[in-house]
Amino acid sequence: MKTGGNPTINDVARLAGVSKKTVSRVINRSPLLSDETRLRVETVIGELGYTPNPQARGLALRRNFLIGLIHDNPNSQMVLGVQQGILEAIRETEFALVVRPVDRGSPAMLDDVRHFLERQRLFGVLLLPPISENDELARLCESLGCRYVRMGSAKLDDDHHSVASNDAEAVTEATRYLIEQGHRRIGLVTGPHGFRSAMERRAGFEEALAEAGIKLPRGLVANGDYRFDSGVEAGNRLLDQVPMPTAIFASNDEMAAGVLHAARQRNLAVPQDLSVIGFDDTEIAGHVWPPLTTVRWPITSMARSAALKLLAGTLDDDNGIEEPSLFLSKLIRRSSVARPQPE
Amino acid sequence: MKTGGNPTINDVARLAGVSKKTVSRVINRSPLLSDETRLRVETVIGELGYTPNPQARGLALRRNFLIGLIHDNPNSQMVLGVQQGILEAIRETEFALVVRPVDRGSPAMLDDVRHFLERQRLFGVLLLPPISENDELARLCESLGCRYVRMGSAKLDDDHHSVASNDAEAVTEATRYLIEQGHRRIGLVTGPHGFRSAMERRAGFEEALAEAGIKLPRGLVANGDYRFDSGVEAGNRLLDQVPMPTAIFASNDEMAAGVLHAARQRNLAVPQDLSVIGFDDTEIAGHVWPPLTTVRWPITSMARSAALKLLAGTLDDDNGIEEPSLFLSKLIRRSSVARPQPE
DNA sequence: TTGTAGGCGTTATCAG
DNA sequence: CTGATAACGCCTACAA
Repeated sequence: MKTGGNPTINDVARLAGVSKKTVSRVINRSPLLSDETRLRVETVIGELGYTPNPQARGLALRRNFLIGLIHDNPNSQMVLGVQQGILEAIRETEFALVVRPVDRGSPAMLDDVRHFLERQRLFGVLLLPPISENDELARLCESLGCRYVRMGSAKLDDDHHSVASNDAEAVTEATRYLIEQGHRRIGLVTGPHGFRSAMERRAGFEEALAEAGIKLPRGLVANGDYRFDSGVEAGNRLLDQVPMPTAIFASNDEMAAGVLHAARQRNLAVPQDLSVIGFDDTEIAGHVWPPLTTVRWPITSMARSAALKLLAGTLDDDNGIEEPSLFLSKLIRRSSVARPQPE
Repeated sequence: MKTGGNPTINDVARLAGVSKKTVSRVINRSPLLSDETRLRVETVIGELGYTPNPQARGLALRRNFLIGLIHDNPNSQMVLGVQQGILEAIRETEFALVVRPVDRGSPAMLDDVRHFLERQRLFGVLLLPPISENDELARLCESLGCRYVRMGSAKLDDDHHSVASNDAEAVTEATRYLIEQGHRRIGLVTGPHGFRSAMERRAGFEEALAEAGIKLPRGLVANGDYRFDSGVEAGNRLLDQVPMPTAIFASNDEMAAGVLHAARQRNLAVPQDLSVIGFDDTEIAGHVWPPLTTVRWPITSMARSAALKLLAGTLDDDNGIEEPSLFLSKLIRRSSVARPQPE
């Protein structure tokens, strides 16, 4: 073993008294090898602490063992949950995860991604919402020969390229719950214009109202942008209505927290005076007062599946093709919902 | 240009009518090149959309262009802030960031990291607190020939290998603020045992009390573990004391939110009945009620510096060596602190 | 079952 | 200033 550098396949071959190719066969678990040789080589590998060089391996195989996560930081917990899911999928493999936040707003976004993809030659990328909703981005990946899987609030692509949650249905369920509790004047805080998730959640909300034959007056819809401040603002607009809504569904937890804030500022008690439901079940949901009833979607499992899907066909024990494409969310009932006060 | 693959240096060389080496010189900005040749080659590069293959490059240079982030998810916002800082540092370089969460509790942690490092042959790694406080981990990196920079709440290593905030001083300042407001019975919610940051913050707290000649009774110290629930619990223990503390410093925001929760459950108004200060200035600080006075440390800048330090000597315009090693935190005053009620 | 020759795309050496 | 030639560490084809 040379000092200063890691041992190479040559070192192993020499010490084991075999050719490089034989060592290569051992590494790649080739079936045509005598047990004796294999054992001998494996022993040397163990003694040397040899690990194949991924760069050389990648070069020879004309492949890359990096998978990318492209996101536009929708919210840090979500990003980290996704990272965790991906890492569960690639654990024990030779793949590594490289992260790449981008700026959705920037006109240079596509060029940035192109640059990144061309430079790093990733095996493939995972696209997080909301940037995953960008069809141009997906086409760009495709044209660059980079595999991709998109995560989303609804099916964004064919099953090989997407993994989705059922936001609309989940919100319908959440809203039904409000209705069952006796609420009739229910406000909606939407997500930002143009976001698929925002559309889905709104559609789910309206669906439940329609089922129950409840009309949704204009004044009970307030636009938000998924950020806390917009939740406060939307909450204020909604609570200014006369009569006031008895319940509000906010399209994510941060905005729901903002609604709580607005209610608090008016000395409205939640849930006595106002019921609130959020979406995402991020950490904040459990930490605000009162703990927020919300919709949880299985972000980590989704990400794991997305990663396995991306890797389909490349892993030893391969279930990638079988990975589900739809994941169900569920309502988490905490303390921010109650029956409305009798009028 | 061959179809199906990216153009290579050979394609460029052939089309430009020069040798591979010359192209290589252009790529690497060698000074000894005629402007004419350079221009011709650059034109072809542009036409072809050629980008050097990082794997081949890494192989030839016996280097790797990946830097790793090893963390034990202390809190998702912090991790994302760090990722952002690192990315600012490596933007426009050929480096990429690979993330690697580890499990601090697991006995296999060091082996996992060793495995990861041996396998990926990273250029270097950034170590986040609290895992960065583990000296064995640093030694492991060193022994594997992997550069590292540790981030921490206090200087953890020499200036080439560490970047720190001044937690102790920042907490002293925060506590002084409480004292200036007239508080004398101030409770402390500590961080988990054995964490450097927890020690620093506690020390800073005690320092301010000592300065003011205030004694800290046993009953006014409650142990937490940086998680929300432990904050609720610690808050309850503290608020059970007679006389009750008029202010509480919690060693991070999550626990401070927990204290708010506990106060809320007892119908104590913050800040009228109880003042609260947190630490970190994570998102939650601004989203709870009332908005939390807290200590903000410049996590993103720290991470950027840490990354530049790691890269010191490898970048074109190199300021890595000059990167600061100490970063100052500051008190963010919001609404969770007021003067105590007259008795 | 194993080895040899050659190539993956890049850079270093050293001669022109 | 430029270009052969030989690495870098691994893999595929083809032989043996």
